[in-house]
Amino acid sequence: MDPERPRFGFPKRYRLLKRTQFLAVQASPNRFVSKHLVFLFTENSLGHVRVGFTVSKRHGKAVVRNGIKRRLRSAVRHLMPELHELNLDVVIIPRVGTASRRSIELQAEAESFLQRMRRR
RNA sequence: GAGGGAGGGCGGGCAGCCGCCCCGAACCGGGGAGGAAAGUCCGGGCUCCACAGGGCAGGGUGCUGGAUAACGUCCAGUCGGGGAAACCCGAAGGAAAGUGCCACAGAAAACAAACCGCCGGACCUUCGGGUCCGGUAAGGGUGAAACGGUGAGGUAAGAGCUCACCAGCGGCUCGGGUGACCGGGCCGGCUUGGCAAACCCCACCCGGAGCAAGACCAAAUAGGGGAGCGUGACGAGGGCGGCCCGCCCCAGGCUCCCGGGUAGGUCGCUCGAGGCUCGGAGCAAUCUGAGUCCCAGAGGAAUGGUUGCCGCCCGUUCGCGGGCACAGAACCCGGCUUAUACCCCUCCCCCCUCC
RNA sequence: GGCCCUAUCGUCUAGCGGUUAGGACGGCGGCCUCUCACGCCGCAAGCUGGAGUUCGAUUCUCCAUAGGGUCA
Repeated sequence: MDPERPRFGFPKRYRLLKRTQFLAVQASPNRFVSKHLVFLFTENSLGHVRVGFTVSKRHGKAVVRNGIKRRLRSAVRHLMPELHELNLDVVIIPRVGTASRRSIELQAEAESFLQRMRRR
């Protein structure tokens, strides 16, 4: 494992970076749905978690979609100390209405996903 | 003080905590969204493809001069239109090269012609007028638009038929201007509709595609070419031969090499028609000299999340609550167009009041 | 990110600068039938928005908006 454990950081090695990686996660049947977010996930063998976001054009124009991604990223990185040792690839897809939600609300939903995964 | 016109600036500020992307000998330092980054409507650089030259087709532009790498952009002017003015708007060449169109109405929509009329003559007449022939285009009415306008002469009635002035056209000419054009003089025939963002003519410009361009490295799998080794044992195919034997070719196997090329990776990728300061030329657009600075380069895509204070705006039960535009780089530049809260600055016009 | 295309009743579509903007399906009303369907007759409803050219624009030009296609 990494000698320096991440605290609240969210560097590239904890992210999904390729279209094929996203497609692999989306092909799996595992999902968890909260009020504003959909979590798709599949197991990996890396010893840590990887997270990616998919924000479709349905949410609005570029400035709105960027805002959603930034708040999602902030929500996830604040959970990284607990989240990072899950052996999962996760794709988080916002549902309609996410644009008006604050970062702290999205973080709470991600936390409920985290609790669910820990019980598995 | 009220209203209006032209142009420009800004695009909330400071601090704490936690983060992200890129660069650099790297737990530290440096940099990190816009005036529109947007729409993709034009133009250029760059890259690949095509190409002797010229023409045709197709597309674009369209007053003049200038600026520029280039433009459909910009600047300065000309003319036309709007406005009381400041000022604004204009795809603004050619309609006496040709073709076409001009609905409805109207007699007639561009060749000239004549419905109601007006006038003269002949004939008829129930004395109201009618028919025919000829002259005419002043008046009526239609239309978006009707073949110059006003006045006088002239006439049977009229008419550029004649004359004066005006408008317009053509030619010659003088002055000013680089030019578009402007101002003036003389002469002529007397008068010519609109539409070219209809076809078209004329002048000028344009090869095509686009960084998902393109260049390099290069798995796995399939297939191509070549070399070597080996098999050809039953049997099949081809060649030598009429047939057999025999020999050769071919086929399957293994090893190696070569080339194309997919996934993937690297480059292209940011120093540039660059920014800032001070000068110089020019009315200006812009050009130019010196000094100085390095200022995003990702690739499921960073430039943020959160808290506090202050500043505006709205609401307020005076505790506070809510809001702060339009909008997010993707090869790079020059323009155009569109979106944009609050606030600030400069100049100009007109009106009112006061000095 | 680049390059293209389209826009006409609720839907699918015609439309030579002057049209009452035409048709089909659907809708509504009526006739027919014991009733429904079929059939017949009738009605309502439309040019994406803004400028410009023209006497006149759904049509021509420009700008915008909204959809859609295509290239890894």
